[in-house]
Order: sequence, then C-alpha cells, then structure tokens
Amino acid sequence: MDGDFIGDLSWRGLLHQTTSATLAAHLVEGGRLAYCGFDPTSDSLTVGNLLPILVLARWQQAGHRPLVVMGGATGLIGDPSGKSDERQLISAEKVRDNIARQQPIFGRILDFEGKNCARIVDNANWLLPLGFIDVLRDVGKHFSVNQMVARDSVASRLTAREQGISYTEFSYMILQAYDFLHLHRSLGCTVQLGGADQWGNICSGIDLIRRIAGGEAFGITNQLVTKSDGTKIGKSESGAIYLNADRTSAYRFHQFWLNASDEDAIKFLRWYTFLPKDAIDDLAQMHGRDPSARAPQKALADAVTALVHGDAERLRAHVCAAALFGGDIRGLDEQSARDIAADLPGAMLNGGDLAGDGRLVLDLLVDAGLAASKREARGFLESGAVQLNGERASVESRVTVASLLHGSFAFLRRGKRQWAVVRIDSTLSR
RNA sequence: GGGCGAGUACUCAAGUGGUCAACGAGGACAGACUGUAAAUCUGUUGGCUUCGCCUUCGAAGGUUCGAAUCCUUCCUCGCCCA
Repeated sequence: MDGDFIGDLSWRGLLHQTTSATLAAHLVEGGRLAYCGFDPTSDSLTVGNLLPILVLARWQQAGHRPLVVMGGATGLIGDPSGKSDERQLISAEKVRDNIARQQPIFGRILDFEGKNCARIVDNANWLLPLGFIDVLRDVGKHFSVNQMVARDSVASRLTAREQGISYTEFSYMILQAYDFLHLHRSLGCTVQLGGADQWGNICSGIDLIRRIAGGEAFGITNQLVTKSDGTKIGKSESGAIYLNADRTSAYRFHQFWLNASDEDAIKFLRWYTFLPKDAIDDLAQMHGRDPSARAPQKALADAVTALVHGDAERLRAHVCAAALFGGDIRGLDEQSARDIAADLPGAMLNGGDLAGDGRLVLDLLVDAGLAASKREARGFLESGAVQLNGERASVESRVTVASLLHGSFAFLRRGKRQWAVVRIDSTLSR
C-alpha cells in the first residue's frame, strides 16, 4: 500500500480533517516525518489507543517515517482536550513507569528497521529542562489568550458550570505546540497526527512553527470512533480491553473482537486491520449471504490478535474458542484441555480441597472470578446461567474429584460466553 | 481573603429525623429467542453464616432512643465579590 496515505484513511472512514490544501503535494515525496503523541496516564494502553498507533503504521506503510512521542512531561500536566473534568495529577515516578510499560506495543506494530524506520522519543527530554521565564518570553508571547480561550478544549470547560479548568491544564496546548516546534527544528518533523480532539493542539503547534521557525507544518486528524450504539470501543463488559497480555489475555482479546456486533464488525475491519478494501468487501458479502457464519468477526479477531499478540497467540486463542464454543468440552483430550485451561481465568485448588463432598459450585464461581460475590453467584445459579463441564449447575451443585476432567480440570461457564477453569495443582495434592 | 451553593451506589439523579440498603433513569450482568450478533420481553444490580444480621450516602467528630437527613470542624468543587 505505497503512496496514498490520505486516500487510505479516507476510505477507511478514519479521516477527519487536514490542515492545508498543500498537504497532498507535501506527501508526494516519501520519507516525511510525522509524529503522534501518547500521554502515559495509564500503565497499559487499551484498544482505544490502538487506533492512533495503527494510523502511524499506515503512515509508515505509505512510505513515510513515524515518530512516537511519549509524553514524559506532558503526562505530568494532563491534556484537557476531550475531557470534561480536571484530572488528578500523577506522580513523576508513575509516569516513568507507565512509559516503560507502554513502549513494547509500539515495537510490535511499527517497523523499527530499514529506510523508513520508526523512532520513539520522550518529550521529558526537552520540556523538563525549560525554564519558566524563558518559556513565557520565548513561547508565551506567541500565544494569544483570547485565542486559547476560544479553543474547544478550554471553552467547554469555561462554559460548563460543573467543572472549571486549572491554569495547569490550560497551559497544556502550549507544551504540545512546543513539542511540535522542537521536533520540527531538531528532526525535521512536518506532520502531526492525532485524534479529532487534538485539532486545536495541532493547530497551535503549526502556528508556533510558522511564527518562530518560519516553517510550514501540517496536521492530519482521524475520526474518533465509537461503536454503532455510540459507546466507546473496548469499554464495559468486564472492564477495559488492554493491549498488554498481562492485563487482558490474548484469548480474551480475541473474544472481544469476535463479539463485535454485525454492524460494527465491518467498520472495525476497516479501522483496526490492514486488510485491503476488496478483502473487506468480500467479507461483507459473505456475511450478507450467511450471517451466522460470522466471517467478518472471525477475520477481525484473528487479524487484530495476530497484530497485537503475534501469530502464535492468535492461533491459540482461535483453537481455544473453537473448543469452548464449538465442541464438546468433555470430549477434549488431556493436552488440549491443558492448553485451553492455561488461557482461561480461574481458581487453583489443591487436591485436598475436593476431598469428600467437594466444594460448592457457588463458592468456586467467586473464586474463579465469574461472580463478584456469593450473592451474585447465587443469582446466576438460580437463573440457570452456570454450566459445569457443559452441564447446567444448580445452587446445590458441587465439584468433587469425580467431576474433574483428566483428574485436574473443571470448566465453568457463566452465561453464554464467560469461561473459567478450576484447576488442581498436582504439586500440592496428596 | 469574603459571600453563596454543591458533594448520595458504575453514571445521572431522588431523598431533608424513624416505614432507607436508600425512588427513578441509564448502564451493566443474567434468562428466553438467536448466530458467542442486533432488536424485543423478563429478572438482578452493597455484603453475608439470607425469614435475620453487618457495612454504606465527601472525611472526622457531635446532638438524638434513632441521622443520608440536624450541629461543628475539615477536604474537594462550582458561582459571585475582593
């Protein structure tokens, strides 16, 4: 997919705005450097952050150079864009920690080798050494408060009576503008990418570059995407969907995409995968012929899981899903059961725990994380939502040694799609 | 610094001395129907050793037989004045 970056974004429904009519001409020549900033306000990135990373990857595939800017300094301040509340400040330590945890994902999705290799920099390196007075004299003079107040991110906080805005967050756009200026001067960065809510910040940077450096710079924003019901992607269910395997297992990640609604699946394919237009059109057609095959959902889950977790993990997740939702859980051979069990959340028991009458399924639901409390577990059992090894369980049901598969597993299912496993740790038993 | 107002469960939002574990809405989860979809209908939504008990209404104290509701101090936030 060499070449047309703007065209690619556009048919995928991701293009929101670009800053200048001369942008297209600027991009005709390859090797342009564009940056996108990521503020380390959380220790792990979520599927919401995946989109801008992919935009950088598309940029790279179009023959340009991507630059990831970690907000080691701006993360200490907090961007008011798109936020209705003033945020709690996070400690410097936490920010450094978050950066360390967030970085690996970029290595997996961007190409750090070759001619158009990606780079990661941290704005703490140039923002922290700045002196307050110097900034006010050299940078602040170029900002009109009248204009700053008119920016959406600020204006909404000034008019909304619930929350105001602190001077700290108010200053954020100056810092981001300075980032762009710095990257323009030191690395020749000419383009900034970001979500639609970043428009104001990006424009501030472009203005600053024109005023101080006399250079021309560009901005491209992508649409902020939501599900068809208008809610954020990757929220709800059992919490946010993270990109780190230790927060959201590859299996759960795969399941998340597989559960996309019909309406969303095709859109997600355009937004979150590199599949070309005709491949996606084919999937849409297949889906029209046989919706129950859920071809788009499967393609989506496989593609995104492979991208984020690697192909081996994708395959495991796929096999696991097929066994749990397609086959007979009791018929699994020991090795398969062991593999699948490893991917599911669950509870670990030692052999002695199941001696005699065993333990109540009610209790194990809580231990395995399928119910938040016994009170809730009781509700699930009473409504017939729970299966033990494929058979409906009741409030009185117990797990005994006899109910274990291959002497060591018991599979619990709550509702249609939540699975967990109770495992016997043989090293502790007997 | 002064004046006024607000802080209730995941969110919004009732409740202004006992009948309040706290109305209602949304969300979420579950059941039925399906395709691990959507829509629809139904149920649940603080915890537990569940005909009862325990812990919650910004925080800490206090008044009272009894407080989410009254008083004091503190914290956070908004508006106005300086």
